Amino acid sequence: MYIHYLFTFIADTMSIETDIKQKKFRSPYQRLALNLIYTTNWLEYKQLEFFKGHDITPQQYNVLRILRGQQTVPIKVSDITERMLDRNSNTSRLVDKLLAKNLAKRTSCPNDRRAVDVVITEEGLQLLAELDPHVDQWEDRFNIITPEEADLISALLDKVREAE
Amino acid sequence: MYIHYLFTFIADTMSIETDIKQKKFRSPYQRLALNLIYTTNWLEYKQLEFFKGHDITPQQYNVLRILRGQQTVPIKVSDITERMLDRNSNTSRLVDKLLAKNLAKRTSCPNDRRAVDVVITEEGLQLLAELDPHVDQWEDRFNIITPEEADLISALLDKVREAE
DNA sequence: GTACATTTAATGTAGTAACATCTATTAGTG
DNA sequence: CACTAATAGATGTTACTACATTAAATGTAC
Repeated sequence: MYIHYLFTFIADTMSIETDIKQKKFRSPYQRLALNLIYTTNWLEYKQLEFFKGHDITPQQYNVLRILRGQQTVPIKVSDITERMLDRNSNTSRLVDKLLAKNLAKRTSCPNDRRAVDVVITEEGLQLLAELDPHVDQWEDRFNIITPEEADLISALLDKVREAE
Repeated sequence: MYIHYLFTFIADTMSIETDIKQKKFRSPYQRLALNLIYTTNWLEYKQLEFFKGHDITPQQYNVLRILRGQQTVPIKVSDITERMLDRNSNTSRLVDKLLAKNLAKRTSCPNDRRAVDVVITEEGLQLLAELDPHVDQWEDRFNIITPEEADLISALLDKVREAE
């Protein structure tokens, strides 16, 4: 629970208005909705280009990160889905892709024979280690704004999702 | 060019941390990057569900809105692409879909015979008019935050994209 | 004006997403 | 326990995305 006092300089060039050539928005909320979609598409496109050079897709990377977060503890396919940024992906087939590249391995779960346990391999860990510095740099592209501003946006986005 | 003083209450439940079950982030920028992608996926999923009931996709709707914005002035396919939220879509085939539904019409451009002019039809305008109140309501789901907060996020997102 | 490069939109293709269905296993109920 | 419902994950199908290629028209350099 925090209180934020912000003093922020905002440039009025290259705004969402000029980017999508829409002069006027019905409300700040409309502008925000379109800006969120536009900015995230922009972000995901850059992400796609970045990962393409490493023979991996953003979703596959997302799964690998989840697996690494588990350390050596196996995780069920359905639990991977729950933690993904894009939960509409078919996790089953995503794991297939990682298996084919020897980045993950799959064992049947002893407690529940319907479930399948997934663990990251040494090779998967190596790939992530290799990517880490570049991903950090990629994420820190946002440092044009202050850490406090970044946290404020995060908190407001949380609030928006929570409202449902 | 504006100065913002903000006083904001932030709830600490149902944050991105609990949503994707990641306890800790490397930096506020990492949290923001993941939160943007997660929130926009959430938003787009809801959008998809909404439009599904009206036999139209979010991208098709986006094109229709651009066409309406032109009033009766025709617009080239390439100019539609420039104004789209997701510029990776194949605008040519999107316009095909609108044509098939009689929501838009296509005429060859007199100045440049390579180009194709697109205009919205009466039927397209009617569909948009029908959707307008629902879309407004959909966008205003964000009114859990203040208009000033919405504008602040928009401005910060603009700043982030501008930095490149 | 001819030759070559560029632009505009359409189309071909591979991979993926969205959604439904299927099989195997477990949970719940009488 | 038998029976039905629910769950986990795999798989089939359709549509769409991302990307490359093509075809036609225009621009540009000589």
